[in-house]
Amino acid sequence: MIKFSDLNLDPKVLKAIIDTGYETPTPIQAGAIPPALEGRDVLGIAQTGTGKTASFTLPMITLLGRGRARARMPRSLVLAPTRELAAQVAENFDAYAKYTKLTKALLIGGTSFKEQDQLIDKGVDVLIATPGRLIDHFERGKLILSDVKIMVVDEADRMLDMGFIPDIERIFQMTPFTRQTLFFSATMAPEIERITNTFLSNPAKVEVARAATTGENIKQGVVMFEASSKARGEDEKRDLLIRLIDAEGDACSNAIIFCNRKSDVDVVAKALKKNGKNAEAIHGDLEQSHRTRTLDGFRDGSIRFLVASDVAARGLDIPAVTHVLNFDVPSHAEDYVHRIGRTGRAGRTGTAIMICSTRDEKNLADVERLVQNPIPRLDNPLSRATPPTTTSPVDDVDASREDRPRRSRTRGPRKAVPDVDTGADATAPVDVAAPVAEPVVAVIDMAPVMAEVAAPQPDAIVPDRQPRDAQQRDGGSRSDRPARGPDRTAERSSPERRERDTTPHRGRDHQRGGHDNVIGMGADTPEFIAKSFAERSTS
DNA sequence: AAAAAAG
Repeated sequence: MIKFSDLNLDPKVLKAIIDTGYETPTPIQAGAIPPALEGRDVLGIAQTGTGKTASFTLPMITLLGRGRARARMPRSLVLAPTRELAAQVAENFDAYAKYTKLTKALLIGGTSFKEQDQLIDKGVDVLIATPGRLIDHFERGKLILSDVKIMVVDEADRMLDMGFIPDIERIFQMTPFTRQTLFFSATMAPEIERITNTFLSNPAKVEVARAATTGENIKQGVVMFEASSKARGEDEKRDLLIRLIDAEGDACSNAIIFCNRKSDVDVVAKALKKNGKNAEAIHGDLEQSHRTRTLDGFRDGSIRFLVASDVAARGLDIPAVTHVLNFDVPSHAEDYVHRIGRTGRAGRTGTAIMICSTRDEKNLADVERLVQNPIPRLDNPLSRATPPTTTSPVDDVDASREDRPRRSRTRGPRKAVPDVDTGADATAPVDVAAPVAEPVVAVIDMAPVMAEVAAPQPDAIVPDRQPRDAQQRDGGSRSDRPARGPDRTAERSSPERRERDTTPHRGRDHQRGGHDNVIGMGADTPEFIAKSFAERSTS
């Protein structure tokens, strides 16, 4: 078993790692750290919960160890899609760099420029930023990126979703092409592939299979919801949510409730509070200080219910929550996986319950296609307790429909789903890992959506297609030069290097299916991964 | 149709 001490990390970094209690690197760390320390570009295909952050912070600190910061010229740069994620990286950096003299600045929106400017002026080794604020600083001429040696792009697929890719390209172009790039994405969408082909040079590719795709340890269920009338719909849906939470009882010790719209986040949080529940809202329209406070409160347990937009769907290192409640079906199917991935982490059990209203049915079908499993239908506690009123002719149609099992209409030929409407235990979510007799849907090309769903052979290490020494012989590539060699700059400016940077079809092995390393976490996920960073540090 | 991020 490989240990951190085998990885050639700076002794000061090792000491900090020991303080956190870690001994063995996670698969993404074991795969990414050695090539990163060699100075190679790294393409990491992994989602959060796999130890991804440390897989770039640890080598970064080690590589930066010797130099020193110069005013306005940071030597490394980490880009994250959301402010919270950037703050989380900064927290990690502080923990692992505590025995070094390295300095950092966190450049995120929603906070004052003044403090950030002062840090930049003084000179920092590491810049951790969201794209917007970084570009803002750059345009004010306060920031020079020509000395960046290492650039990290975290959660690139999320950046893509959020329309940040042009910004990322701009930032790439603001930094020297001689930089070392560590690039992380959960999936390899074509656009991501294009970026990596353009801005990465002969990267070491490290892929980690999804920890829990929609894990067997997550019990899932969906409640079909049809309003008795348009006017009542909103209220009824919130009532339904409260009923579902109450039905879970004490087992639901903390939960994240996801809504698609920020306005719903606010309204739902208010409704839960009114119902006497300890709930707070978090979404992008709230003031940053408020967001931070709320998240901290949820982490330390002083807030029990976090009502959230997708700002909290991915990446956030939140201690395993017992429940995820989807107030809406996410409109991007892959967000479902991210959302429910906030629970049931690393072998713990979790429960994910979703409400699907009539207009969300198409989204539900998309989600089921993506996870390649039907989500068991749960009884709607409201429709059983309160027989639908039939006042107007319009409502009458809806109401009668509400009474009969919706799945016969919505799910067509898919009859193999466990029937949860009949048993006494009907409200208990059913483990979707239970064998299903009939396939849900015909095979549909899921390639662009989620590479790792189809990741081959979890838990297997697939050998490099290209022998390592062959890669290293690849003329003029960075891999054969010492990580901090004296002639590094000259070598990097070679025409060959430049050519590689711009040749579009370089690197066939970038293509999906041609992964260098595919490492599964699967059931072997170490328990500490389920813990938040703070939890780990204190244990 | 909405969320995130720069105001």
